Amino acid sequence: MASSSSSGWKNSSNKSSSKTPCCTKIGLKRGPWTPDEDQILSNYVQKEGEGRWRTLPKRAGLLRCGKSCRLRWMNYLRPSVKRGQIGEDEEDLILRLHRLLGNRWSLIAGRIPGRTDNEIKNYWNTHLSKKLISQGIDPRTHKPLMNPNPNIHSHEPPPPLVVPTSISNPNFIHPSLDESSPCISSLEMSFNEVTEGNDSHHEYLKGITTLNADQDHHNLESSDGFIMGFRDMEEDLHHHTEFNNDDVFSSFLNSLINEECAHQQQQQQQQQQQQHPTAKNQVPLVDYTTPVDSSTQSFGYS
DNA sequence: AATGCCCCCAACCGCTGCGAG
DNA sequence: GCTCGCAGCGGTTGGGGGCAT
Repeated sequence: MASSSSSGWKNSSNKSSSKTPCCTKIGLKRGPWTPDEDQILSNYVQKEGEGRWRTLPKRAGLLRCGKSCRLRWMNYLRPSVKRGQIGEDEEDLILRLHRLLGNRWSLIAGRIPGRTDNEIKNYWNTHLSKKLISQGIDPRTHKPLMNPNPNIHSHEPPPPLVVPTSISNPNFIHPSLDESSPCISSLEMSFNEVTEGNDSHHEYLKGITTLNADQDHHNLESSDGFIMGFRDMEEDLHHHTEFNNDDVFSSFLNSLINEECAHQQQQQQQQQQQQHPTAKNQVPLVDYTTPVDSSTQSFGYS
């Protein structure tokens, strides 16, 4: 780990003179943390607890700004922080959560024990987004990348794009596109379950189906209309429900993740059987350009 | 061995949301 | 209702290490 001090880090007397970084105060240290600083911070937080970051450096005797201390503790020193490689299961979870939540790293991190938002954000930017792109998937939308062919208005179907499903299922991204999709009903069911007895859920479902009305707008211009829908839902939940809101949203999210996971597995099995009725234990492939029968395909690709 | 390039990730910055006064 | 201060979040940066030439 790079915790040694380095004279080369961003200079506090730097670039934008009009902007005022939080630690411009003379004498405050910036850049990589030293083992000594780590020790001081760690000891102090374990003794006094987290919080009051602004005044913590002074109380602890550190020449750092509060933000820097908080970040160091949260991303590195906290005992619960898990070090090491992100596993396949974690990677899969990140992908699914990102598809549901977008770049809400702290929310995603909150559902992956021991991982920090910074770590997940970095992992996404350096590994997963590239992985998706290499598979012809837009990491922002989780949909197949736009056909670079300038003949965009052609009614010809795009060339076949075959991607292993082990990484993710981009078909899921916009259940809002098809009101008849089982995905909408699973959303509805899931949400009914977690908000039973509360009228507010109708608002969210209305929100989801409203997205259908201008699906093209959301697909092309906003490109994360579905995610925005979720954001609205979450915000509304937090504003209106009489329950423990975090628990409600957490349950809702769990149900979505589980639904998707189950659908993915079911879909893979069906496709395996259709394409290779006798083959077993092969990596399933999905042809995104093939029209999907809604009776057998849960997440219709548009 | 020396040099250049690329990638990773720790740490920074600016912005936003929220609570207190 | 307004202002202020703080905590937290997401986007961005750039040092350093690894790899290729």
